[in-house]
Order: sequence, then structure tokens, then C-alpha cells
Amino acid sequence: MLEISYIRENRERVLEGLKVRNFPEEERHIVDEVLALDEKRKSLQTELDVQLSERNTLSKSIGDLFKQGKKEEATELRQKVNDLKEVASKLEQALKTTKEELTKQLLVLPNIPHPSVPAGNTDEDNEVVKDWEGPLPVLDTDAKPHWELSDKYNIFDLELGVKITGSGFPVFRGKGAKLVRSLISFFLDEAGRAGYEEVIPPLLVNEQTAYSTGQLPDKEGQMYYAEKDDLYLIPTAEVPVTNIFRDVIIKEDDFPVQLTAYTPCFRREAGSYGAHVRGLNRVHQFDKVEIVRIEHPDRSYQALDEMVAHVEGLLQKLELPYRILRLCGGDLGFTSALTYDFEVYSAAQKRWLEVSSVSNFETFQTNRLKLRYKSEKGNQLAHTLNGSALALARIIAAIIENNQSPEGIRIPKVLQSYTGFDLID
RNA sequence: GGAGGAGUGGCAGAGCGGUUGAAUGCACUGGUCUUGAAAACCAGCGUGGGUGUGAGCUCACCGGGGGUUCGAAUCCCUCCUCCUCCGCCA
Repeated sequence: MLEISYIRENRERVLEGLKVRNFPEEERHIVDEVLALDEKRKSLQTELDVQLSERNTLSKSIGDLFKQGKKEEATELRQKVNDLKEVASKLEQALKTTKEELTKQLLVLPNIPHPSVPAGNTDEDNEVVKDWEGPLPVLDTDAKPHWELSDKYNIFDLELGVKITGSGFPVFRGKGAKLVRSLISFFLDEAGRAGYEEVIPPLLVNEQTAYSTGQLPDKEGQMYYAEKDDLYLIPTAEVPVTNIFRDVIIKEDDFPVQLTAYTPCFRREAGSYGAHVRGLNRVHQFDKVEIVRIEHPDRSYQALDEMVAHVEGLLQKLELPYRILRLCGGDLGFTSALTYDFEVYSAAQKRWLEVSSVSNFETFQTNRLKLRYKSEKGNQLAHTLNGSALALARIIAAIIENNQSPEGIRIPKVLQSYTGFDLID
């Protein structure tokens, strides 16, 4: 959620940002509505304070009068305060309504994009900031997509997932299962080496938690919901991990906070079927190692670069061809100010698969989280960032497709000490 | 799941209807003293909102929400969490 003080001081920039995002023109008046509601809120607050202040003073003197035994005067005053109360409670109600309306409108506004974010509508307008320089792998004509390879080598079984749960819940088996576990360990170890503290968070979260990182309201449809307990299955570790710092005020020298977590991720992905989501391309449950940082506003973009470099290092070690995109305004997530997407080339499908998304949310999440740091200027909102490092299912798709050969599937060198084998055959 | 107890500032711990945003101790910050450190002493030390150029003034907040009252951390209702005992259990 944008800070109201930011909108107040940067109205033009907010409007400009909404334009970059392709936020519907006919809805941009919300900015001015928000500003008007804020003014209303302030004047109601001022009026209310006057009333309450008077009430407090009179109440005190009633107490004093009673002590002095001046009962009649006290009773008289009591009546007067009762009248005041009515005015106050009306103001209170009006203030509450105004605040609610203000929040409701504020929730509609997405984060303001970083100046480097290109304008644009769809993923076709994303900017390739780093393309794959070398040749893309070319496979034999009889090369198979990963779902066919999986059948051949018994790596994962989607049919079985259908039986147990439903479509989109793969069952990994044998060397496939071990490959999953190896990747998770490898990613966690790499994050640890880069200074991230490993955490294992809950996989179900409450409403407040889902709200604070921006999954609620609006994106309910993306999350599985356990109605009986009013809990949501996490779509990413970002949600529970970032919320570790909800309602926290940290010291300035606590920066940077660096956390990493492996979790399964659950996404409903309602309505997406078809050839492009075959196999592991889009599933409802997948594994992911996430990195999360809490940063000083002055250093958050430097941190973003470091996170991008970290993810890049992982892909290099896995020997996968990749490219980095800067998302355009229209493709940018609601809560993000700047996002880099990583895509790996899936040689048999001859297409790029998104495997990581690294974002700076600036104060958009911390405003909801109430995550601040102490500074000389008073308590300020910190910046949050996160990125996938890395998401598994598609990485596996790319590894098995790109590394297929008549002998079997070659395991990248860095993983071999984890898997204990160098070939799936 | 059943029965009982408890939730107060970073922590510990008073307060149980009237200048209590909240005693006291510890921790923390600044200062005095000291060659330095410790000790001792002095001072400061929650969050959010409104208002003012500013010092400041003011409102709200004692697990969350609602209520009673002229007035609530203190009384009532409700929800949540934690602890103890019983039951169940990886």
C-alpha cells in the first residue's frame, strides 16, 4: 500500500507511475479521491480531538468536585459532558468511516514503478537487459520434451498426482525425487554462503499475514484456502518469511536482514490449461528456495543488483542458458517497484521458461507490515525485496531437456555431490 | 477435545474506577567522575495520529474487538494467544 504522505507530496509522480503501469485512465481519479479523503480525515481528527480534550478536562474536574463534596455541581457537569459525548461519538463514527474508505481506495493503487521501468502492456514489452550470448543448445531431431523424458526415465508422474490429488500435483520418483532434493540443498547452501539465514516457516498463514505482503485482498483466487481454520496455503515463502518482521522496529545497523527459506509453493492457477502448461511448465505445487532482504532505502537497489547477481550465479553453475528481463509497467506485479525476471531456455520445447523473479517492493509492503527502522529523522519504513533462488519445477524441466543424450540425462557438475550420480538412465 | 489460570513498555514486574502513558528494577543512550575501564551519581529512554515555522500543545493505544461510566490498564461481554492438569497423537 502506498503511503498517504508519499501521495500527498508526489501527486504528479504517482499519476505518472500509474500511466507507466497502464492503470486504467478512468480510474486514476482515485488519487485525488484519496487526497480528498485524507483532508477530510485530518479535519475530523482535529475536531474530535477538541471534543475529547474537553471531555477529559471536565471529567477530571468532576472527580475533583466529588472529592470536595460538591455533589450538585458535579451532577450538573455530568450532564454537560453527556451532551459532549454525543457530538464526539458522531465525529468518531464519521472518522472511522472516512478512514475505512481511505484504506479501501488506497488498496486499489499499485506500487509506483521505478524510473527504469519501461512503459508497456504485456510481456512482449519487457526489456531484455541481458540476453544469452552464446549459442542456444540444439538437440537432435528426436529430442524429447521433459514430460516424455520423464516417462522414459521415471522422473515424475503426473497421472499419479491426479489420482492422489488432482491435476498439477507431480509425484517425483527415484532419481527424479533425489534431483529435487539435491537442487533444494544446493540452493540453500548457496544462499547460506551469500549471507542469508535459513528459516523454515509455516506453510499455512493467517489473513493478516497474507494481507501484509499483498496477497490479500484481491488475489484470494491464487491461494488455496482452508476454510475451517481460516488459513491460506502459501503461494511463496515470501509471505511467511517477510511477515517475520511485521510490527518490528529494527535498528539502523541491523541492516541488511537476509533470510532464505525452502518451501513448497501452492498456487491455484485457475483457468490455465493447454499445451503451454504441459508437464512441469505450470503446476499447482512446486518447490522453491526464496531469498528475502530487508534493506535501508538508500541501499535497496544495490541489494537488488546483488540478488540478481546471486540468481545469475546459480544458473551459471547449473550450466543453463538464461536471459534477464526487466518487466515493463503492464507486466509488473501489483506490489513491486522493479522486477527482474529470469528465464531459462528449454531446448526441446524451444521456449524460455520463467524460473525466477527478483523484486524491490520499496515501502509498499513495509507500510502494511509496519516494518520500520530507527533513524535520526524518526522511525522510517524499511524496504523489502525478494527473489526466487530458485523455483524448481521448471529448472528440472530445463535440466532434463537440455542435458538429454542417447546415454541418458546428464546431471550438472555442481549437483553431482548432492545427487550421488551423474546420469539418469 | 475437557477443566482451571494468565496476558501491562526491549525484558522483569507494580497498578485493579479519578493528573497512570503507566511505579520500581534491569537493559539501552548521553553526561559527571577516571590515565582507561568498571562502579557510583545525574539525565534521557514506547507507538501512531492531529496541530504549530518552532519549543510545544493535543488525541488514541496496557493481547484484539465491543460495552458500562462524567471518567477504564482497572468493571462486563466476546474472540485470540500462552501456561497447568486430563484425554488423544506424529
